[in-house]
Amino acid sequence: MPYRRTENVVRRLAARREAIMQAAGALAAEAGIAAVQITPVSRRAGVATGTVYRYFPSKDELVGALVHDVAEREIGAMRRAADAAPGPLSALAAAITTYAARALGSRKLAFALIAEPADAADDARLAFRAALAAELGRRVSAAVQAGLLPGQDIAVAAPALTGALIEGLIGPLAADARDETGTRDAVQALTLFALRGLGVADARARGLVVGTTVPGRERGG
Amino acid sequence: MPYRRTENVVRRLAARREAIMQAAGALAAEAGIAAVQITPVSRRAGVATGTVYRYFPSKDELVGALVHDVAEREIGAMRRAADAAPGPLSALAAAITTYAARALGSRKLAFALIAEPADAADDARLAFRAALAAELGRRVSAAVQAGLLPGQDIAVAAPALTGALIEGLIGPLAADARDETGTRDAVQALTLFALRGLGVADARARGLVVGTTVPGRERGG
DNA sequence: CCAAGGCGTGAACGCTGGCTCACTTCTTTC
DNA sequence: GAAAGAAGTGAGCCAGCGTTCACGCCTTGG
Repeated sequence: MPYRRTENVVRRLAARREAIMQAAGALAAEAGIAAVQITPVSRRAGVATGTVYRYFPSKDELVGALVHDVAEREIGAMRRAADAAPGPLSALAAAITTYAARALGSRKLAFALIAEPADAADDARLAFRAALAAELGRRVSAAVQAGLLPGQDIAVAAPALTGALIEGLIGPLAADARDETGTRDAVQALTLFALRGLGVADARARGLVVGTTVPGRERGG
Repeated sequence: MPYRRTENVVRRLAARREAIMQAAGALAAEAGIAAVQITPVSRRAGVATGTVYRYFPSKDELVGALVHDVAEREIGAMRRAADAAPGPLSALAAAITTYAARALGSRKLAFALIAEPADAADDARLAFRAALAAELGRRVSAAVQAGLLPGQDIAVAAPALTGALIEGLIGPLAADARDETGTRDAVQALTLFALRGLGVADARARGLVVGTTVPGRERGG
């Protein structure tokens, strides 16, 4: 029975697989997920396009493996930092700062995968988000200047607020299919989160967070 | 000089343009931006594909116009609600609740445009986000159960927190190219925002928010 | 050194989807 | 009703990109 993979070959195969994933990661870091295309990846990894398919059954699986790796590494770092903290609250703080520090430090490496790519195609969506952030930022600024909120970096607060609103209610993570009261509760919870984040200590007591009625659509569809 | 557009024709043209944009919006609402393709849009609008190009020079412009419309409408609603409020803080609260209520009420209509589509292709990214949210949610739960945070709906808080972290630092809205101290400040500001949002009244006093050193990369690229 | 068979290759295939254009149809003006 | 030209049409073109496959090379076991 001729040919059985020797230890050396196994290593070489693993190295190639690794090279392919590295190439994919580099491309993602430089130009977003959309830039992870088989031909560029293979060229960058120094192999032929067909070779990629010896290691990954499809492009989706390649990307999946890449994201999985990165996620494991990043979340692992958060977890380690949190577990080393003395209590639940500082664990939370440690997780957050770890995330934040790593996001900024290796932004292009790891986090291109969760952030929107700078794709020309969806400039439009970014414009919407930006407009939202701008509007909210103006309001926050006004409240700060009126002395109703603590001073803060609007360039951080406005996007963070926008992100919380998007992800908290309409993003893919948000649980949908809530009933009527569930909806009201969610809106309240999110509003509370947002206002507290901005520095309102007692939004409820001040009557800022109240029940909301979901308005009907203004335009058909 | 034969043929000059009569008033009636102008109206018909405007109506067609509107029909095309409505069709595009409906498709976006039902299946995400990726589903806004010329052929389906034209079919839905009851015109030929070529006709679409009589009204919009390219698909990107069509999508752009659509998003612009929606953004104007939604942000307009926020602004009106805010302007009707008695003070800056309740203006802010009004803007947020208006956003939230509309997002939930007409989610499929308007906000499919800023949320990620349920595209099968980028399942991977969602997985990352979901893992992040799960990890953070666990930590928040632990802190709540330890009595260190006020009770809250984790299903809202975790995604909101995740969104704030993503958009606040690595999203396309976040100002990049910060210097070293700017980075530290941003991390601090975001951590403060996040912890306050979760209900920590005095994160700074408790020593939870401290200076951070951005760690080096753990893996090349 | 030979047989066996995995591994590497890259040109080519096929599908998808944006866009065009030669042609028809409709509208206005005279 | 005829000329002029705008508006509508949709089959087809073209580019990008994921995927395949027939072939040659290399490694292994005998």
